[in-house]
This record gives sequence, structure tokens and C-alpha cells, in this order.
Amino acid sequence: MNATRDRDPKAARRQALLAAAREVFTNRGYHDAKVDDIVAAANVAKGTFYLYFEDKRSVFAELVDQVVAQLTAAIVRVDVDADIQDQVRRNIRGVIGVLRNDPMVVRLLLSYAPGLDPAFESHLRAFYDGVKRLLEASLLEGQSLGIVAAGDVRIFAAFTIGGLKELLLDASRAEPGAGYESPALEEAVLRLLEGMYLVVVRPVRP
Amino acid sequence: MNATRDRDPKAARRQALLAAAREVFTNRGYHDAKVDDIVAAANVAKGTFYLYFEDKRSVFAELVDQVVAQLTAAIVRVDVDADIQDQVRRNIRGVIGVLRNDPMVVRLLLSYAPGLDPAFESHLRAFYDGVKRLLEASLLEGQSLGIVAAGDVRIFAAFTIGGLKELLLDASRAEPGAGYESPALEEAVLRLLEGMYLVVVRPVRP
Amino acid sequence: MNATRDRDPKAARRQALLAAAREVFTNRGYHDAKVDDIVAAANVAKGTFYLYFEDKRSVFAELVDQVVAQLTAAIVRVDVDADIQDQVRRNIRGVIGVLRNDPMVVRLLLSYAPGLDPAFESHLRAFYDGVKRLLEASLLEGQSLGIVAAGDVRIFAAFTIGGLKELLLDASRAEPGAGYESPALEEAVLRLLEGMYLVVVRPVRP
Amino acid sequence: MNATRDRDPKAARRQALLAAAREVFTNRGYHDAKVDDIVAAANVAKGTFYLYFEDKRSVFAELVDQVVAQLTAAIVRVDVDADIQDQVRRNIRGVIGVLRNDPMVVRLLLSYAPGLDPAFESHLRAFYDGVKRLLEASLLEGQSLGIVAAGDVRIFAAFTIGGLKELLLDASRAEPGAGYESPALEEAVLRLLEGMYLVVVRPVRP
DNA sequence: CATGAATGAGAGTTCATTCAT
DNA sequence: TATGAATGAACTCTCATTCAT
Repeated sequence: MNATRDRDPKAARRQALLAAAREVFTNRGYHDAKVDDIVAAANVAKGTFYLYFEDKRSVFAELVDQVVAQLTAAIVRVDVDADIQDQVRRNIRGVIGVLRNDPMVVRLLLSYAPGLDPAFESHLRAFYDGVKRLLEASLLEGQSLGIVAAGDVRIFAAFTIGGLKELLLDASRAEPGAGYESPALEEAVLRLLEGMYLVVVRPVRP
Repeated sequence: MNATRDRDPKAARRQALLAAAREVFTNRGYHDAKVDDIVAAANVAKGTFYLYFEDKRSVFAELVDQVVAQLTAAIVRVDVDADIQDQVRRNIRGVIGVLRNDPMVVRLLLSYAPGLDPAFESHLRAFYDGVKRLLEASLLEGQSLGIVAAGDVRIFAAFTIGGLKELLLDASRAEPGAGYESPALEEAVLRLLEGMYLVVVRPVRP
Repeated sequence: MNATRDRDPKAARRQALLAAAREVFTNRGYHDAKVDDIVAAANVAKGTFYLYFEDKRSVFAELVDQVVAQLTAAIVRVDVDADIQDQVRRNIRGVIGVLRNDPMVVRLLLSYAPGLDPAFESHLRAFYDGVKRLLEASLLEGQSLGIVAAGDVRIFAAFTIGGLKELLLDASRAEPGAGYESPALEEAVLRLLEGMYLVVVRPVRP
Repeated sequence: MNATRDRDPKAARRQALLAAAREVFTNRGYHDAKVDDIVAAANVAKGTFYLYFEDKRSVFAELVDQVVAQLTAAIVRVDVDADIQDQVRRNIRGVIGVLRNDPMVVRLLLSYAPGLDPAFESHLRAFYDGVKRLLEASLLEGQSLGIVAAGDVRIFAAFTIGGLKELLLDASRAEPGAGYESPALEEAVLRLLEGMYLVVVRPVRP
């Protein structure tokens, strides 16, 4: 797993810088994180940073992209011929897993903060919009199949995403043992979604 | 109504600066908003700014406090002896009203951006925590009264707040006529909450 | 003459910075002149520099423009109905006067150095091209009037301009009393031009 | 012809670097030419550059020295017992030939730019001074022989050198066919010099 | 000899804050 | 009280040079 890191020193440096940047961005936020902090955390000289990244913005963008990729991989389209609840639960579990795996990402994604950086904002917005559209499409399909309640899917999607973000942010801040353990969280989210719009009982198939 | 503004020129300046700051923060975000922009929008000299506010951070904090006050005023504790649904609806309407009244506040609150400024972050966090605790307490009480479903109230509260934020952010960005009009929104949110945890006896329809 | 400097403190600062910049650019050249040097020479803080000038390049451009304006004012179009030699001599005297008045300008104009700064180079080139075109046009007209010898006016113009630049650069470096005094210089240049292409004997007027 | 390059790989590298440097300096100017550009053009690693040259400045100095050597070789002392005009013409042709042979040298020499680098400036100045002194000496001798008109030889020399530089710079920028072909240029320059100070007995035309 | 990753001293520029008028 | 010119610390990014491999 660490083959890359061990064998390819260049990739290792890159990883070290990314890790340092993630650390610093997480603790200080984008603007308060200075390139000096990042290189200090990575134990390299300042110039080295610019050997691996175009500029400060681009490291941040790369970190966001990593999370996006993980989330994209974690979400699968629901197959209506299989067990719906199980798939929804799996998606929930996947998303929670990605976000909890490393508390930094939640805060990162929460740094939506309009005006961070015009170029960067569109980057992050694009991701959210993508997820939202994906969810909306799924909900629409679900409605036509009778497994999602009637209602404005945009509202369902926005509420779901916002709720999840906030919930996971709380979870990321909670001490272990505070009842935010993953399986319980999954169950709770599933319940909420069921209450909101999911029609749990599988439609009878002829 | 404009008594303050007309009679007390000092307070008027303060208000003008606050309004200008709100405008600029809304359009540019906290970091990209320069004190120069604010004083330009307020038509005052730069030094004047520092006669009314400690520093840039403190204007922002004050704007947040204003919203907090409005929200606090908009939310009333549910009286279980009166019509529950009606009161919940009124609270929803109040919150939506405050936030939609001026799209800036949503973005403002969304500028949570950890690390904006250590001192400031705690300020904003304190507000959220306050709202969250208020909601949690209400839900707890509701549970004991049987009008809120069983479950972890922290999860209910977090999900509700996050969902509302996201939803209202979408609404603030939507064109008029896109179906995000207030009454419809209220209704939709009420339905969602009902599904999630509210046990509401639907008024009997003739 | 110093009314502006005395009465308008803002203009005075600007002048002080321009003077400091001229000094520093002259002694160190464009690239080696640091903004730090300029503000040190002007006895102001670094930030002050940027209150009066967009950036380093623009001070330099302004200095060049000053010289260009002086030169433009010093050169008058030759009126063929008046004493030609006298007018040519006056132009020579004017140009020499401007350039000698302050040795810095010669070095400044010699800093043509391709690649100084793409944006700046075109600026300086435009000036040279303008002067060259003006001279070419005058020579062409002179040829049609029989007061300029036959030949390629572009070559005449280029040689004249280059020769003058080099000569005045030498003069700017020479100690006083080395024989580069203005009247002698004027006479010598006039002789050179006469030899090169000027037909000195005024055409007989009918 | 390529003996050096073929047999001595070390010298070949050196030549490749010099050629690359000349190319890059020509296109970008001294300051805008980065060592990275040079090694990229030479297809060598960055460190290699420093195996062959002390630093960036010294490559530039060496290039200047090359031109100096070529020019020195191209200029022959005029033998007053032989055909004067012919020898002068040959010298002009030689100088033009060297400079036109490769347009880079003209721009290079024009990059005089005072303040490029204190140490470097004196280098380039020394060359100019050398050429100027050589020309002055020749002119002085010519005057004593009655083939150069009376006048300040420093002025003759400076004007000649500056004129030639400017003229050849123009020529280096002109499209082919614009009338700047070498023989015509030679002839024109000769005419100019004759007019300025050369006392030449025109060959009798039958 | 060759490499090219690493270095780090600086450069230009910004902007929240101060303070003499 | 109001002004706005002045400040200067701080930041991002560059690039000639070094040196371990």
C-alpha cells in the first residue's frame, strides 16, 4: 500500500505535501493556512512546494477532488430490481464512511464559503450540484416506481444533503462513545430518509 | 421608524456602515471584502470605520449577531396546550422569513468556513450551538409529550438545521417563480419534519 | 515653479517618488532597482509607493513618458520657407538640451534592452518608431524640396538616431571640460548631418 | 568542421549550452531568459549548466566575448598605401557580415542596459570602449594622412558606432526584400561615412 | 560527469490599521 | 468627529544555485 511512497520518492514528497496541506487546511482553514505552514509541516523548503503544485489554490483543489472521487466511488445508483433498502443503506454507509474516515473532509467541504476564491468556489459548487442532481434524478426515478413519496425532489435533495453535512460535521466533532458510531448513525439516517420520502415497503412484484 | 437614523447621526453612521458591510460581505465573502470596499459603499472615509468598529472582524460579528437576534425572536417555544402544528408552522415560517427576507444572511451563515478567524469562528459556532440546543430541548420536551417520535434528538436537530440551511440557500439562489415561494416552502418543510419526527394529528378535513 | 510641490502635498509625494525612482533606475537599471530602494530614497514606507503608482513598471513608464514629452516638445517640424539650417540647428540643440539636462534620460532611453518587460518594451519601441517616422517624413519632404540628398531615408533616419544616442551617452559620461559642451556638440552634429545628407545651401528662391 | 564537437564531447556540451543560451537570450533578453530555458533548449539537466559555466552572467559574458572576437577579426587596420576605399568597404562589409550573420548579436549588444549587473556592465562597456578606441585611433591616423576630415574623432567614432548599431538593428528586424540587403547596406554606410568624415577619392569611372 | 530535486533568499504587492491634521 | 495618507508586516511566488545520488 505504501509501495508508491517507499519506492517513488517524488510521489512520496507529493503525498507528504498533500498530507501536510490537508492537516493545515483542516486546522486553520483555507485563508489562514499559509504556504509557510504547509511546508513547515511537510519539513521541506518553501520552493519545494512549488515544484509539486502550481499554487496554493491548486493543492486545495486537489484535496477537494480527492474527496469528491471517494464520494463518487461510494455512491452507487439504486437498482430497483434488487433490495432497495439495502442499497440505500449501503450508500449511506459509504458516504458516512468516506466522511468519517478522516474528519478533515467534512470541514473541508463545509468551507464552501462563497468568496473563498472565485475560481475555487465554482469548483466546489460544481461538485455539490453534481451530487444534488444525481440525487434528484434518483428520487424522480424512485417516484415513478412508487418507492419515493410525491413531492418536490429538489427540496428532498437539498434537505437531505444539507442535513447529512451538518450531521456528519457534528459527528466529526463528537468524542468517541458519544453515540455517533457509524452503525447507529446509518440507522438513524435511514430512518430519517424513510420518514421524509422513502417508501420502505418494497412494491409487490407481479 | 427612522427615528434613530434621523435623530442620532452617530447611530446613523453606524447603521450605514453595517448596511454597507452586509452588502459587501454578501457579494464578496468575508476575506474578499476589503475595508476599502465597505467604506466606499458607505461613503465614509476609511478612518471613520475604525471610529465605529474595533476592526473588520467585529463588524462581521455584529452582523451575525443581528441575524441571531432576528432568528431568536422568530422562534417561539412550542406551547403544548395550543395547536402544535400551527406553532411549528409559525416557527418554520418565522425562520424562513428571516432568512429569505434578505438573502445575505443565508450566505453569511454559510460562510462558516472553519478558520476564518479563530476568535470569529467560536462566535458563529456559539450561535449554531445555541440554536441546536434550543431545538434539542424542544424536541426532548416534545418526546416526553408524545408529539415527537423517539430517537436521538441531537441527530434530529442537526439534520433539521443542516437541511434548512441548504434548502434556503438553494431558495436564495433560485429565480422567482421556480417554486421556492415561501408558503410552498413552509408546507414542504413541515411535511419533511412531520415525516422525520413530528407526530402531528392532521386537522380533520371535512 | 515649486508651487505645486509646496502647496499640494500629494503631488509633492508623487514628485518625490518619481525623483527617487529616476535616481535609482539611473544608478541601478530597471531590474536591479528594487521598490525597496526607491521608497528608501524617497523616505516613505513601501506601501506608500503603491498609493501613487500601480506598480514598478508604471513608474518607469511614466519616467519614459516624461522624456518623450520633453523630446516631442523640443522637436519642431522644419519650415522650408524659413532658414533651414537654423531650424535644424535648433532641433539639434533642443534634443541635446533635453538629453543633457539630466543625464539620466539618456541611460534610460538606452535601457531599450529587449526583454525588459514585454509590455514596457512596446512602450519604448513606440516612441522610437514615432521619432524615426517623423524624421523619415521630414527627410522625404526635404528630398522633394532638394534640401536633402537622395538616398534611403530609413537608413538616414536610423543612422542619425543611433548616432545621436551613442554620442549623447558618451557626452553624458564625460567630465565637464572634455570638449562635449553643448555648443560644440551642436556644431559637430550639424556638420555630421550636413555631410550625411543635408544640402546646406538654401535653394534659390525665384 | 565538427571535429571539436565530434571528438571532444565536453567541448560539444559547452557549445550546445552556448548555442542554447544565445538562442534564449536573443528571444527573451537577459533577465527574462531563465537558466531553465537554456538547459531545456540544450537538452541538458540543470546542474550540468553549472559544470560548464560559473553562473548565468558568465555565459552571457562569453557570448559577448565571442562577438567581440568576431568583430575584432573582421576589422583590419587600414593600410594607407593600398586602396583606402576598398579597405574601408571591406571593414564595413566585415562588420555588417558579423552582425547580420546572426541577428542575435545586434540585439545582444543592444542589451547594453545599464545596470544589468554591475560586473557585467563593465564587461560590455569594455568592449564598446575598445572598439571605439580602435576606431578613434584609426580616424586619428587617417586625419594625419589627410584621408579623414578634421574634427573630433571621439564624436566621429561615437556617432559611427551608434548609427551602425541602430541601422543594423533595423535591418535585423526587416523582412527580406525590404531593401536592407547587405550590398546595398554596405554602399549606403560607405556613403554616410564618406559624407561624415572620409575623404575618399572616387575611383574614376570610364 | 550528469542529474534534477531541493533550497531559501528575496521580490513585488496587498491591506488592516493608525494618526496627524 | 472625520479624514485619508501613511504605514509596514505579511504573503505568495520565483529562480539562481547547490549537492546527494
